[in-house]
Amino acid sequence: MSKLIIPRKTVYRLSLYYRALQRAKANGIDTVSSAALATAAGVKPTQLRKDLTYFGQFGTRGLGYNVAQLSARLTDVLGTTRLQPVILVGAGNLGSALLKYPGFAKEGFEVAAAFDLEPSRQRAKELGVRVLPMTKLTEFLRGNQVKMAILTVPAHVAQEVTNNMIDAGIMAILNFAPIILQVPDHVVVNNVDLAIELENLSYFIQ
Amino acid sequence: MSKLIIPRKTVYRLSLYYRALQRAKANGIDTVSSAALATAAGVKPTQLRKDLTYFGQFGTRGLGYNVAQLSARLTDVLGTTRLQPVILVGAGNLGSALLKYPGFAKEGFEVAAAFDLEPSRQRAKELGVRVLPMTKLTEFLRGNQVKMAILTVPAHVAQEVTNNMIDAGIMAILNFAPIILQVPDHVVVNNVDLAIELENLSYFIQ
DNA sequence: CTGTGTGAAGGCTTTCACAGCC
DNA sequence: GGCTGTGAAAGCCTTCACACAG
Repeated sequence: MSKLIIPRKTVYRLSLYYRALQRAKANGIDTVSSAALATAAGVKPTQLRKDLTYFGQFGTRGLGYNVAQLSARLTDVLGTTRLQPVILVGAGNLGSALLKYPGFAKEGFEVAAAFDLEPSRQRAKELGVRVLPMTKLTEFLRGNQVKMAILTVPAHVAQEVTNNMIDAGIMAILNFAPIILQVPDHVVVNNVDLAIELENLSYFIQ
Repeated sequence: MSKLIIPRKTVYRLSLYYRALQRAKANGIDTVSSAALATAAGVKPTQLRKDLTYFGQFGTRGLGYNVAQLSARLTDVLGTTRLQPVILVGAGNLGSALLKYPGFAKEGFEVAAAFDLEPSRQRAKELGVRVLPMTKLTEFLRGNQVKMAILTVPAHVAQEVTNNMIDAGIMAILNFAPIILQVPDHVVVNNVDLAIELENLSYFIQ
């Protein structure tokens, strides 16, 4: 694997390109130009080309990119070649909705288990995932090789739950709690903050 | 209102600062240093100070910032002084969860109505919002002054629904569909793509 | 002639270093 | 002494311009 440093923003866009390629594939297209792919991903053609050069050359001049080949290389770079197990912590409204959301499985993520303060059999059946009590979190993480967590607990317990998860070996957190988590350097956090996104939009329509 | 151009990223961070200030206020703190506020918002102190200089001076040297005063100025800049009505389109799993999510109302956004292909009375009661059929979308937008929309429909209809909303006057869209929407310049889109966030995390733990 | 690959230029953001004020 | 405000420097990312391959 190439040890080249790929800029954060480029990595993010690689996922967009991958998505667009999947759609192209579904439509029976097997060659795309940087212009077409860039439009589908919402970026400029030069940027797409520059992004791709970070890890090699794939295009055929005068023609474009081979869809299958480029997607394969992208999954490889992104580390999504294999199924990645994930846990979800906090099965409230948002957490439950995410468990039912088909997008995760579709993109290669399997929710190994969900955790909640008050797990119920019925809930578990409804959601199609085992829902364990919060007290089993550490034990579960130690017993299974899960590195990623989706955090959908209330803000006031988010940091505490995070500390526990990190102690038990979690490396990456997708955080929906509206708070900035303090974590050590080896742990990655991506924040999704719905209220902030709305607030941000409201600024631009003033 | 100052017509200064504030960088996109700064605007985004202003929301983070605002959040942190609210927490400080709740804890009875009325003066914070840039260092403390920056930590709470997950940024560096110099960046916070630089961000604030885009629209004035607020701090007292040797002391810090007045919490109440700074929050007031931030709501003003962000345009969240008044309640901002929003519609939600697509009341599936994710859409329903968002309607029940207390974070929106808390931050000053009111969901004026939700739209779905198959609205039901019971659903509406459950969600505490009126759920109208998709066919009423245009009519509703024309009759009410709503500029912002949360889009939680399946990807394959997202662009079409978007076109309709824009025709009817929508100016800003918070898009959860995993697709890049093509919109005219005067319309702002913020994308929230859960699968991509996970994919992104998985890259960093390779 | 079409469309990729890429050094160089340009633009935007962050960080530094320190002057200024309480 | 402590902490803000800010020009200047550094770093990062995007865009341009054009060489080059099919």
